[in-house]
Amino acid sequence: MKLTIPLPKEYSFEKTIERVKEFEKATEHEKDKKLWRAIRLSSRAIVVGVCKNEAGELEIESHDKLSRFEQMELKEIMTHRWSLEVDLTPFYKRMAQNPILYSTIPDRMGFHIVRDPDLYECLIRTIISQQLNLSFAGTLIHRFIEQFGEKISHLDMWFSSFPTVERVADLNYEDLTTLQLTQRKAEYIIDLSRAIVEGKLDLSSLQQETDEEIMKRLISFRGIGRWTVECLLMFGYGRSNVLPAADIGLRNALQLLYGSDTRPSETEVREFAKDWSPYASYVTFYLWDYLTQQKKISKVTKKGYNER
DNA sequence: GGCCAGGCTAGCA
DNA sequence: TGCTAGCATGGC
Repeated sequence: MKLTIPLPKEYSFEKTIERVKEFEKATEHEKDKKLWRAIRLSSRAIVVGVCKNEAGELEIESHDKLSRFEQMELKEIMTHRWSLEVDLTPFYKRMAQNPILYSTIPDRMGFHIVRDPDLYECLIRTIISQQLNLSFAGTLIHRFIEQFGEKISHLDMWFSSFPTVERVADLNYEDLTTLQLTQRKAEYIIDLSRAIVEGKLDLSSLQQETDEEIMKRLISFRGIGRWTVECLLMFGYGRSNVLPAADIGLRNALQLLYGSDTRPSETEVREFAKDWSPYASYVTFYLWDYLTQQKKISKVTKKGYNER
């Protein structure tokens, strides 16, 4: 069955899915001009495909019939995932005042942040990604989902939903270290899942808190540092003014963009970012994307040079 | 072969 | 309170 949601103005679906196709190869599969993945509703996991239809709306197709309640829930999850409530116009106006930053915008007009469908998934993905290059992190996430997720068949393909917190809470550390997660990350992931199951940690109850309060509450758990909360704020809670000032990718991007000899420190990043508020999440996201694109270009250039 | 990844913790001064 | 070695492995 199909649902549709209108896209906001300044929304480029094409540019927005590019990044998903690149970084979420493990969970997203393209078929019949739609991007498919498993999504967990409160009642069950389903397989969902999305595309932009001829009317310019987001079209969502589910592998199975959905109840009225499930339809509402799915629309809410998709609105959040694809940042459909975000109007980028004021962000672009602000960026126009900074020519260097603005140089990254024209190639990314309408490019929106793609968030995780749920907070637990976001937390675990972020912990797995700590201190790893994104490509290896993607491999580990893929193994984790394949191993412990629920399998659903659709369009002659198998999809795995993100593992439930109950399932993960029941695992042994060894179940994760065999996937090549480190002993410590295995402990973080399983201990946090147990804390959630036992009611010691309730991610959704923090929804109405301020960024600072969420930071204070979550950072007290083992395995969750500043960076992890910042990612959770951006990709889980959907906060628009997050600055992961110590993030290596953001610092590399600023170094490259400003043509600096050295990588800016966390303090210097805060100096760069003093006029980014209240759009720091978007500036960060655009700079991350700028960095990946530039890396790709330099790789192609090097390859061409070597082949000559 | 060595250094670096969209970090975090424990242990030490 | 602030600093840093160690974690672990793929990619370049």
